[in-house]
Amino acid sequence: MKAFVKVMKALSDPNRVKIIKMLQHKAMCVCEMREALQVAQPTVSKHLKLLEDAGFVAFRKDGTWVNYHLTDGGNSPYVASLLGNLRHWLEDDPQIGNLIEQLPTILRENICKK
Amino acid sequence: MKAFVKVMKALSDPNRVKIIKMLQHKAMCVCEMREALQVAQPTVSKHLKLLEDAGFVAFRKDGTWVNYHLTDGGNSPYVASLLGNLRHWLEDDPQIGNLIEQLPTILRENICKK
DNA sequence: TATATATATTCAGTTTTGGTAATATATATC
DNA sequence: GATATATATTACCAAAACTGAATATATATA
Repeated sequence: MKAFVKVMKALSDPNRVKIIKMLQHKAMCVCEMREALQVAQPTVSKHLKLLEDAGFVAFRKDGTWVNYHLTDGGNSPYVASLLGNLRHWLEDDPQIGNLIEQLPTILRENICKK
Repeated sequence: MKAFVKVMKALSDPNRVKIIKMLQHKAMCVCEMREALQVAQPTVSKHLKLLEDAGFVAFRKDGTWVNYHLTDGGNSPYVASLLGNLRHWLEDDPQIGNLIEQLPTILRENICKK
């Protein structure tokens, strides 16, 4: 029950849903997500920690960058099912549409390290 | 997006999940749920309103009683999918198990109208 | 070693949520 | 109409959640 509620809570915030939808297209670092979502960096880190605890995302470090990616949901049937559904769910949502559209223009080279 | 988040929020509370799992077995009135969950009556009413807004439950009035039942999720693909999954999800959860076990002993005749 | 950058953590402020007591509403019955 | 009962609504409180500023940590590089 606790695990189930944790998974549902993870999907109860628009920014976290947006993160998942973005990661369907490519792995991203924190600063790229920060730029895409237009929120402060700690806000992104916090959401990512929550998504990680629930089992939705994992990361690989690459120097100072931390690249987050979706998991396969292997550790939770709830996550596995929802990640599957989320491949088609919200595909025609306007907010998500705009977000995904601008994704190719958001590159860490242009955002950070200035 | 708003609708999706509303559905996820509806499942983000243990008592609301318990209500759905109970309603899988039989339609119930508010006082029966109140007894099963051991919370105050307004708390149950509030949870039910939230579940109704999200599309999980509906009700039929029968005198002073209001009998709540699960919907078929016809108004929301998210609800339909989750209600389907919830038929098997949490079936072996201890809390849910205890709750369902005691369900046959909870009858409105014995609880209210005293 | 010193500096710069990407990310995580801590802290504080505001909003939302889950809970109950008190009250209002609706229906049945006398 | 008066009374009783089931439910909904309102008002309020404590706990949790979302946010960003400030700070700490980690890694790369000069």
